[in-house]
Parts: sequence; structure tokens; C-alpha cells
Amino acid sequence: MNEPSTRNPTLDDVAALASVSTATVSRYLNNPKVVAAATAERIREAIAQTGYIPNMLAGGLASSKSKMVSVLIPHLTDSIFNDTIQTMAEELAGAGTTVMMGLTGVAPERTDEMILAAMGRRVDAIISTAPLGPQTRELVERFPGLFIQIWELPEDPPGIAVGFSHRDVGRDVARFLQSRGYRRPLLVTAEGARARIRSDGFIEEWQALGGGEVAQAQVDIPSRFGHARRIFADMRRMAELPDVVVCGSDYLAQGLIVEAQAAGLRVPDQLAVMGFGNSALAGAMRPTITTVDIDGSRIAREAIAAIRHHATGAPPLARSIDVGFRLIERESA
Amino acid sequence: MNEPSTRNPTLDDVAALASVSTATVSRYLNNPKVVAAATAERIREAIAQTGYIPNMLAGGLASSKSKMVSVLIPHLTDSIFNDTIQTMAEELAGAGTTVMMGLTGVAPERTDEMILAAMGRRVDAIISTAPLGPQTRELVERFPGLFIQIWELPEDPPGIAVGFSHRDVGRDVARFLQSRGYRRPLLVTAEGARARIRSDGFIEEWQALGGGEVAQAQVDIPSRFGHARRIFADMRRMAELPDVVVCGSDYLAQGLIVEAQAAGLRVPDQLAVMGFGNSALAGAMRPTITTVDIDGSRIAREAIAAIRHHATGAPPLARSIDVGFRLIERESA
DNA sequence: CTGAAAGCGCTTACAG
DNA sequence: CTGAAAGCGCTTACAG
Repeated sequence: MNEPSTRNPTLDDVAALASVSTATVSRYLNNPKVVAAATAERIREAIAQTGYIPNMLAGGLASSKSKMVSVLIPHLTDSIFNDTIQTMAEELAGAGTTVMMGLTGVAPERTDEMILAAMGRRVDAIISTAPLGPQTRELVERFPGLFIQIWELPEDPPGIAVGFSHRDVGRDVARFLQSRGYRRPLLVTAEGARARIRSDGFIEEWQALGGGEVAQAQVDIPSRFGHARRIFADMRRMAELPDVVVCGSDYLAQGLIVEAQAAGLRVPDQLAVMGFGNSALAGAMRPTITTVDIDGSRIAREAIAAIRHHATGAPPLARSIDVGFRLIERESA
Repeated sequence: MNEPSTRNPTLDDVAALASVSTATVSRYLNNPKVVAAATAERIREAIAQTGYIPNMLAGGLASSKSKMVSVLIPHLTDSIFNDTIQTMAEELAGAGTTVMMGLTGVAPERTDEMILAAMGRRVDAIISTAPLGPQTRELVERFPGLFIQIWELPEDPPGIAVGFSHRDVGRDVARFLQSRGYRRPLLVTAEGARARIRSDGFIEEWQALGGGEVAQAQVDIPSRFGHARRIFADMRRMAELPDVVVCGSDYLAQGLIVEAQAAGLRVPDQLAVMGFGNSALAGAMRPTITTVDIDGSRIAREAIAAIRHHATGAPPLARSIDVGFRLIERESA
């Protein structure tokens, strides 16, 4: 039961105990069906007896497949990406691949650092939610694995992209709100390229449809519940109150509903609120929040499918995968 | 400018270009001050020219220091651990260490899998929020790195523990609520060992202080905003309405406030609500949420300090680090 | 301050 | 189906 155990058992120990070569043990580990049943049995026993745990650093070095994937997100708290990451981590873990998490924050140089770190670990893929600057792009071009940009669809992605059109989201929301009869929207935009594109899309369509001026307010990224107090306070100082507030996240939308109600306004009658992301709370809030559903799990699954496809050596099936979005009408707008 | 670049540049390429041995380049990379200034300069240039990115798989294998840390949490969404993970990832990244994220879910066997994966990658430390079963414990005992259990303080942790006493939290909350004059608490407990210990502490103290029966309700883990509807509906069917609901998270507390208000109850006058975790929304909600603050960032920093200390080869300074907690009185209870 | 060389623990053609 | 052997790209005593 108790080995001398001064050091970790290695492949050699297992091979010796099973009276086979290390090559055979390695094959058993990576592709069990190529070894004879009787041999496999002996190896299995030897592994159990030694308590062998394969050293994936060595394996990765020898095979130049690290079975690691780097996932880059700006932050964790109130993150709209959580479903994507969660699905990613779960599905990959099932396949023996682990997720290396990189928090890029808002500063673009952090993204470069994290990509460098990922490349240093020879990850099989980098999945990034961060829009790339020109410098980062150069770096990524040298990455031998698969680079997947998610949650947006740039014109000319360095690797492949899995996401949806933020401009179309903005447009659809504009069309929806006008058809509902709203006339004085307030657009609360977080810093960041994607939010800006949604806003542009909104304004474009809003005015193309004959809508008037669009009021705007800024919050820092990510747009959170806590932003609502200031936004609402500022709003009350406007010459004319907006009739609908378009938020960059369901969290902020929730915050605005709370503020409005605390001030005695009925939602949506006196103030409508629209969210983004369809997080779980959107359907559970009172009133339930009208929002835009993004299938974050599907983004993860498409990314993983692309990674698996890439692993076969085949060229990508598509450079851009559009998972679309769905406007969900509920009570708040 | 454009190398032939059929393969990644290696240490050898850099060494050759700088006319030094690979040993010297390696030293420059890991401990720059031991190489002569002039040599360092040549190496720096060679690195820039080749675009060399060190292969940390090889480095880790040779040095048996992977510069990776595995962080195990049950899930990402609405997670009370987000601050801890965020701080951890940020501080470690600054030191060139990366975080390998393991989502253990609720099933204990997933935890074992993730620990095995971490050991296979020869991580320097495993930081886990999951309470350990006997089987896992055996596994952990063989882990040569530092095992850190966080968010709780078990009697006899396999490595070290950084957390606080959940029992004391329960007791303090009981004492606080009785002193505030509440008499009919409803305890909403999530599944999971820690929540149970807080509940036990609460009930113990509540009754020691002469309080009567404590009503209880169950939710699955983690306790979320969305649980509130059912809990509130069930509550209304109780013979006598509770006067305070003690929640396992601020999210659930928020949900109950929303439900109560939607039903026309004033919080806290007709129904008080108490949260747990002091997430950002607790201070921003209306009414603001009375809760228990856990300094998640500090837990991360203490864990990192322990890892650094461990790296020097010294024995741990303490097996248990209690970061405490703070009851924060706000408006909701 | 620097170099030659062994070694870390695997994988993978190649040959049988 | 299996083995011998080279090689993956680093680090680190050891010696100078």
C-alpha cells in the first residue's frame, strides 16, 4: 500500500511493472484500442498499483499538443460571458482539455501579455472576447494554434470568429422600440468598441425610421446594477424624461427598474427599460425584463467544434460563424 | 523582417544569434541580474530579432515548476467567489503565473477529476473552494504542491486553509436579528456543507438566546435571484408570515425584496431580508441590503502569499488563516 | 560570469 | 501489436 514514494511514479515505472516498453504504455494512455487486451490489463494494473499520474508537461512537449485552451475575458463579475466560459470549461474538461483563464481587464496591453502567456504554454487555441488592436493582431498572426474571436464578427478576423452582429442588435432594438410607440429613448452605453457599434446601429436605424434625437449616457465597462443610481439621477435632471432606457446589460436594466420604482415610477408605463444579454435574472425580475438573448453556450459549443475540427488538420469550415440573437419581449418595454 | 519561420524559434536560435550558450540565455530569462550587462544586451537583441517566446512546457518539465495554479470553483454564474478568483488571476498574472480554471459543479467526482488534471499539469498550487470527501483527500495527500482550501476553515485541512468560520457567521446573524427584535426567522439554506454549518450556527444561537422555532426552506446551490419566486410563494402559504428571511446570498436576498415589494409588502417593516456575501449590488439595492461581508480579495491575497512562501521551501507559517467577516447593517434588516 | 552536458518525462516515426 | 531510440526545448548542478 505504502510505496517508498520519494518521487512521483513515471511512465518508466509503469512500463517496468507491466513488463512492456514505455511506448506501449504511452499508446495505452492515448489510444487504448491499439494495444492488445491482455497487455492493456497489465498496464491498467501497473497504473493502479503505482498511482501513476501522467505528466502532461512532458506529454505536451513531446507531442506539441498541450491540451490547453486559453480563454480571455475582461473580468468575471457580472460578466455577460459567464455562460460561454462555463460551457467551454465543462465541455473541454470532458475531453481532457483544460482552460487557462486570462483576465484582460480594460487595458489592451494586458491582452497582449495574456496572449504571450498562452503562446508560451503552447495552447491549442486562444478564445478571446477582446477586440484586437493592431499590435495584438501582429502577435496573433504568429500563433500556430487556432485563434477564435468570440462575441463579435469582425470583417477580417485573424483566425475565425464566432459571434453576432452588434450593429444588427442595435438596429433591431431601435425598430422594436419605435414599433412599440416609444419616442424619447435614452441610450446608456458602456465604453468599449462593441457597445459603441450597437449604439451606432441603434441611432442609425432610429433616425432612418424618422425618430428624433437619441439621448445618450456613458457608464464604464461593464455596465452594472450599481450604475443605475447615477444614471437615474442624471436622467431626472433632463429637460424631458425619456420614455425608454436602453441598457447595455440586464444588470443595469434591473438597477434602473429598481430606481424607477423607488422613485414611484411605474415600469413600463412611465418608464420602460430594455436590457441586453438575457441573463437569468431578466426573466425573474418584476417586471420581467425585455432584452436581447445571446446564446452564450452555443458560442462556446461552436468554438469547441472549431477547435476539434482544427485538430484534425483540416482548414476551417468557415471564417465567421454567426450565432445570431433574439429579441425577447417581456414586461419592461 | 520576415524569417523563413517554418518553426518557432527556440532557445538555441537565440543563443546562436547572441553567441552565448543556451545556459546563459536561460539564466538571462529567469534571473537577469546574474548575466553581464553586455551579454544581456546581446541576448535581448537576439530575442527581439527572433521573436522568441519561451516554451513553458519545456521550462516546466526541466525545472518542475509549472508556474500554474489551479483554481477550483463550483460554477461561475452568480458566484460568490468571483472577487477571489478575479484578484487571484490578476495578482498571479503579474508574477508570470497563470490560472488554470476548474469548474467542479456540484458532483464530488468532478472535483477529483479536476485535481487529477491539475496534478497532471504539475501545478504549483491547488486552490479549492470545494469541501473534500475522503476519496479526494487521499488524492490531495499525494499532491506535492501546496493545497489551499479557501472560504472555510476545516479542523484538519490537508494543506492550509484560508477562510472564516461559517458557524460563527450563523451565530452572529442570529444574535443580530434577535437584538433587532425579529422573532420569526425563515432560514433559506442552499444545499452544501458550508450553508448547512451556517444554518446550524444560526439555529444553535437563536435558541440559546431564547428564540423559538426556526422555519427553514431549501434551494439548490447556488442560491440565486431566480429562487425568490418560489420561496416567496411558499412563504405566503405559511400559517404565519416570517418577519425576517435569512438568505444564503445577496442575489437571493435581492430577489426576495423584489418579490415582497411586488406583493405590496414594505421592506423591512413588513418583511426584513438579510443577505450574505456583500456583493456590489447589496449596497446599491433599494432598500440597501443588510449582509455579511466576506473579503474575497483578501482570501486571494493570503492564498498567494502562502504560495510564495511555500515556493521558498519554508514550511507554512500557519495551517489556518482566518480572514473573518463583518456584519453590515443596512436598510433591509 | 559563462559553458558543456546530463536530464526532466513523455511521444512518435521506424522497424519488426 | 510492440520495442528501441531519438527528440521535444528547456534548466541546472558542476566546473571553470
